[in-house]
Amino acid sequence: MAKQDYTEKQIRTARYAKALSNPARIAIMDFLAKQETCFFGEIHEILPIAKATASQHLKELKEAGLIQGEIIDPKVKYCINKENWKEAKTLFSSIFDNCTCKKGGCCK
Amino acid sequence: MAKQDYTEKQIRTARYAKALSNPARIAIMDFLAKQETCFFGEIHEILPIAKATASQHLKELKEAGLIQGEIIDPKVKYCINKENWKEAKTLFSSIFDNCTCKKGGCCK
DNA sequence: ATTATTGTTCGTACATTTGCGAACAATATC
DNA sequence: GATATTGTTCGCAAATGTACGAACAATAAT
Repeated sequence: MAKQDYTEKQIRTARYAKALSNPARIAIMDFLAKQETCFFGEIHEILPIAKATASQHLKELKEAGLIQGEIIDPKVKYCINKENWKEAKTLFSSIFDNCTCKKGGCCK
Repeated sequence: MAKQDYTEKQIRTARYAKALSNPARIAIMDFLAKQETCFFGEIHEILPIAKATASQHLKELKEAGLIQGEIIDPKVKYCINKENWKEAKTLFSSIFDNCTCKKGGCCK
């Protein structure tokens, strides 16, 4: 069998996984998912890192499409990008549910 | 509010996400989840990378606890670590389901 | 014993990630 | 205009990640 390229789905799944591959970013998504206030200041407050670093993590989540930012007053409000969040959920579900692990193949 | 440390749950979720943050590793899990043959050779065959690299990715998945290896003949058989795979699934479900996105908070 | 098969490990090279403080920009307030 | 508040961006350092070929180990077959 010839070497195959990765599918779009695999690439997108890996991309979302990468966005979530850091405790700070998981904490941010946790926080946003709970719908508490979501200004940068509040997010920064719950993270044990400098604001420069927090801003960087938010930027990565934004670039991955998981969140979006909006300027209000002098503050910045972040929120989950529902559409992509849903896609990520679906992609992960899909990979997890693929595991049949029954017919005595590889899995015991 | 004082800076809080990450929770164990957040750290474990990020750890699993990290293990899945590469297309090659997603492709491997996809392959294993489908219960096809799972000897190193077959896995390597579907990946567009050198065997040294494939071996490395398998090592990372193993260290993350998502798969386990077993030597058979001169071959090596890999399979999903069902217990941890399930934990990963639960952790991801948990973070995704946390999103209420309803009460007109951050999310629109 | 030599040879082939199957994977792992080693050494190397390069790119990316993570984190910080400091500097900066933009708006609001005095 | 000066000052404060809120975040972002810059520049740097250290650590990780990704990929490869070559060398290696272990077993099987000749």
